Amino acid sequence: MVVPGLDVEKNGMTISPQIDPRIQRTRTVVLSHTYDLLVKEGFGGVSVDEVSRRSGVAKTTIYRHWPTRTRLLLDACSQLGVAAEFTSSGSFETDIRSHLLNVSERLTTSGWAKVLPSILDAGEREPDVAAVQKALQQIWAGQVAQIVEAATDRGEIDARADVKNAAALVLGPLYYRRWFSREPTDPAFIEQVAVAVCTVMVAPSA
Amino acid sequence: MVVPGLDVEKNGMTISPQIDPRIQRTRTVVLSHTYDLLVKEGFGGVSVDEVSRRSGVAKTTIYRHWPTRTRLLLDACSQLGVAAEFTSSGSFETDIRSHLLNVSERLTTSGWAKVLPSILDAGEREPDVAAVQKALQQIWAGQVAQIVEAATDRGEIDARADVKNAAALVLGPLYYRRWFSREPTDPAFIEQVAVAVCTVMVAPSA
DNA sequence: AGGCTACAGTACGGTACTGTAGCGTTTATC
DNA sequence: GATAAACGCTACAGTACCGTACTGTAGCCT
Repeated sequence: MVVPGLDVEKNGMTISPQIDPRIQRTRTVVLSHTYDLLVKEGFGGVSVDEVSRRSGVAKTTIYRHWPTRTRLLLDACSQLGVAAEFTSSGSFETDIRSHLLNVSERLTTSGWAKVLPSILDAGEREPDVAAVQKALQQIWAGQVAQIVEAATDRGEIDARADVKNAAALVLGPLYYRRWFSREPTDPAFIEQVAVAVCTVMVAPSA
Repeated sequence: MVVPGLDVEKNGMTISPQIDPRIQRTRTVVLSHTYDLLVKEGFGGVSVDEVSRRSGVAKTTIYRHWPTRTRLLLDACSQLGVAAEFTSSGSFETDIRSHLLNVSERLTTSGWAKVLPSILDAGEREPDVAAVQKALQQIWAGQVAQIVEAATDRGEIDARADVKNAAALVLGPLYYRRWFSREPTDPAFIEQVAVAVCTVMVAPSA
């Protein structure tokens, strides 16, 4: 978002003064309610009118901050990706297992799990949405990549294994369960996925 | 669909006379155009008005055949699942490989690949849609199950392997590539998925 | 031939949404 | 305290959609 009149030219250098608290408040309140509605109704179910009703912020004010409905939604979507800190346990297998559990739980609890199909859908037709989805996707795939990289540094990874496919092998089955077959993930399933991933990725040394 | 006045009570037994060709025509034409629009615009992008415009069938006529927009869409969705004939090659590994290739190609070419996210999205909120999605899902998972069953009969499958998870391991990575990471599937990727599935499922006999 | 049925066309009522215009009011900020 | 910016409110134009009522026409079936 570009807020005109915020950056001020002064003495030859642009300084950013304190943001007007009214602007600050409007932006956070509107984005927060947009996010809630997004989770509840999906990408196509969010209207500016409804956001205005729920947030108590006038529709005209919303349009003063975001030029169009889509831009507001994209802004709200950007807050979905939360990059978590990663520290390896020292074992690829352990890292994968814990990551599988981690993702599996977030798939059942977190809000974005409900929204994502609508984002995928919109991304099939609107390039802007596809771009945001791609950014989010890279965050999540990046977490898997971190695990693989750490293991590669330790020499755990099979040289023949294609690292770029790891994310698909790890996340694919989980996503499948959540959105396609709609079955809950039990520990036995997680275990089988972990075994499948490790047999493909880990070097057959010791 | 129930078409009132079609089944006739006669001599104590219900007979189904020839279907009025006008009805036949309307149903096929409307469903066909609904399907096209569905593929192009997604579940949420189909309006009865637009179907009427494209098909040349009056909107009132459409409402005579389908009581509501959703029912029309569900009817059109039901035509997505095409059960193919399956004959095993005699080897689990070969069957899996060819199925992976088969699905992978249909994911890039066929129409339903574009529609599915919108169906998933609608299914998150509307139970009717979720039911149709589940039916389609079971068809596709069933194809994997057939492969596993044939291999089980030949004693190829590891007794410890959980057969119910096979579909997730096979289809999950492919779906991930198509809808989440939007990367094309290359042969090397297919191969890696095949290896992962087989090492988990196949009995370590020979 | 005649009746019945499906159909086309038009016109609605009602709702919801996007985005804009104008005007008065509050509230930071200097 | 003054000024300018941000805000709320109402109203509006324009569009699109769902689902229905009504009138007249074309086509099927016996």
